[in-house]
Amino acid sequence: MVATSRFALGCARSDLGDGSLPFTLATWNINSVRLREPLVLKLLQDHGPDVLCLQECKSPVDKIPTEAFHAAGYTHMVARGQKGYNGVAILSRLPLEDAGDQDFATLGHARHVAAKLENGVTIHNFYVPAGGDVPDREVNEKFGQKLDYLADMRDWFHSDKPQKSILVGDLNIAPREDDVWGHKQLLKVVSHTPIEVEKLAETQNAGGFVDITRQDIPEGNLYSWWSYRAKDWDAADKGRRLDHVWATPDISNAAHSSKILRDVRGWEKPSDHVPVFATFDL
DNA sequence: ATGGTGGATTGTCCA
Repeated sequence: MVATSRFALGCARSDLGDGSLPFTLATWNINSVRLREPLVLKLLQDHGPDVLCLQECKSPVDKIPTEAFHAAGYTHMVARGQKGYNGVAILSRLPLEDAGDQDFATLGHARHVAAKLENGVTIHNFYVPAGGDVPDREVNEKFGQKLDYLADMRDWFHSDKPQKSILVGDLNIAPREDDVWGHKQLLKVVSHTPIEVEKLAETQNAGGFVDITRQDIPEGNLYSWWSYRAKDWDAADKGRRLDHVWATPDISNAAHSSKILRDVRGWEKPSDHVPVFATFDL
């Protein structure tokens, strides 16, 4: 009944014949959802993810430009926001219910929101603190907050083991050597330091999460972010994979067709991050 | 080692 009604909505979804129904999800640090409303619309229209998780909306929830998203078929949204900084939103053309938020490290920032789809899958959308410039909590409070945030994530997923869950977002850490343009050059650069990589692994393991992007694309360099400060981001290609799609083992086998839309970095007035996609047959 | 760019806001703070 649910599948039939979804199909009748005409969202270009197709039954696989085995009772499973695919849905496509994307995560994108948009760096101001109001400034980049046209880019969000373009992504929705050109690529049609069923669910789009945004980070760094930099907008109170009531100022997110939902009208155009609704008109494009994305009639559902779960979001958290604040003025000027942070902010996370989940846009969807599938019904979803608000599943709450967490204020890890007690920062009072809008960095997490969860939503539950009708198929029982919970989606966690995260914007992990960037952590400042100096990778030493003694001299840089922001780095300590980043580590504390990850430790709280770890403890939360450890005490309340997630099931049928997808975790996406800008985790602000590139864990693998081939997730950065230069492993040795970045060992002391925030986002790729060993302590951060270790903390991220602890968080991932606490929830039992599978890295879906790397399940699908196990080999080769993968980036989802290129600094604004590079003169020619494309030619220099000094990227990092900061944006991730994870899933719990009970649904990780349903995932496929991951992709990172590098071209989006070349759109007019781009975000410094590009969307990461995955499809789940559930 | 340094500074480079971009967004929100309107002073700087953040990435």
